[in-house]
Amino acid sequence: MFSQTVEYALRAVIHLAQYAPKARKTQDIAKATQVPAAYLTKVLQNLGAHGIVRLQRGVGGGVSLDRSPDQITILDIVNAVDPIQRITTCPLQLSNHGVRLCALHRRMDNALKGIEEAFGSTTMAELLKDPNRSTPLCEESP
Amino acid sequence: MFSQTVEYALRAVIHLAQYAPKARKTQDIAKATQVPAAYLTKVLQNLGAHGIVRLQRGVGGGVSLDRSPDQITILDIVNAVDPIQRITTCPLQLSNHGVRLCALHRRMDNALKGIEEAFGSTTMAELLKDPNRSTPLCEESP
DNA sequence: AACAAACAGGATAAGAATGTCAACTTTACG
DNA sequence: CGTAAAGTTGACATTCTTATCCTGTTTGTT
Repeated sequence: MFSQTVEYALRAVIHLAQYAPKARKTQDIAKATQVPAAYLTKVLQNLGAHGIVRLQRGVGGGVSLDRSPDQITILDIVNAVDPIQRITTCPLQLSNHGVRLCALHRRMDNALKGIEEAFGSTTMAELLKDPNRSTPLCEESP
Repeated sequence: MFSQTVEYALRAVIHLAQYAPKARKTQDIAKATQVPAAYLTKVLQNLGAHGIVRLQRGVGGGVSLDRSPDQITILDIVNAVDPIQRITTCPLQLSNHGVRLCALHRRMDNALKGIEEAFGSTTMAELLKDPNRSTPLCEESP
């Protein structure tokens, strides 16, 4: 349902949020999040192009968040690497479906809207301080 | 977000619901729903294997619903062709995440749960008699 | 300036999803 | 029984996602 790429991107950003505002090397992120390092570089490029992370080359460089963890939602990350495509027009080319969706596609779009709302209302900061759960990505007990 | 295959399957079943309990030929379904005919046969096979539709060979055969339209939900169809995979265990192999998901994956799973609930509570019959919208797949005005 | 650390970017490949095709089997009916 | 209608099946083609690798460029340090 959610692509691998989305999963990887979320892991990477959460990891960075844990270290914010410090930078982390791609290799270290890859190890900590169990994401293939070579592929992670692509994902991070993408996140960089969308203003989620900042990429710094050279010695002492690395990847860091471009905003504070409470200014990055799950939706920001999802939309950066694999945007949620709301259904705004009829997927068939039916003339009278263009404006108002049929019952089916209205409900499908509603489900997408639900995801957008859920993901848009949760920030990285909230994920990290969630009291009832183990810390994302971490082995340590709660 | 939802695969092409899911979209095709939903179109096909809605079309069949409009004609239920009569059978329709695959070619006719393909034309009406604008789905590639050769691929639609695969999708219909799948729906047949999951007890959504009945496939009848030979002269006068075709495809028909295996249950009445009010006994088939969107979720039934989705789960037949491209099942919603709930997140029940930590995607990483973190020992202490197995039982209770971390905040991230709990929220992702919650989004999936929302979709399941929305899709599980809507039947084909309801889609067809939705008063405020144009009929699914049909050119005719409401 | 030289060097090494670290990201940048293109080529490439494996795998899954989507789509096509042709030969085969079942079935109704004259 | 023969024939045409209709689904069945397996092989193949195409496109997208995921993944790898190698070479280049930037940058801090000596």
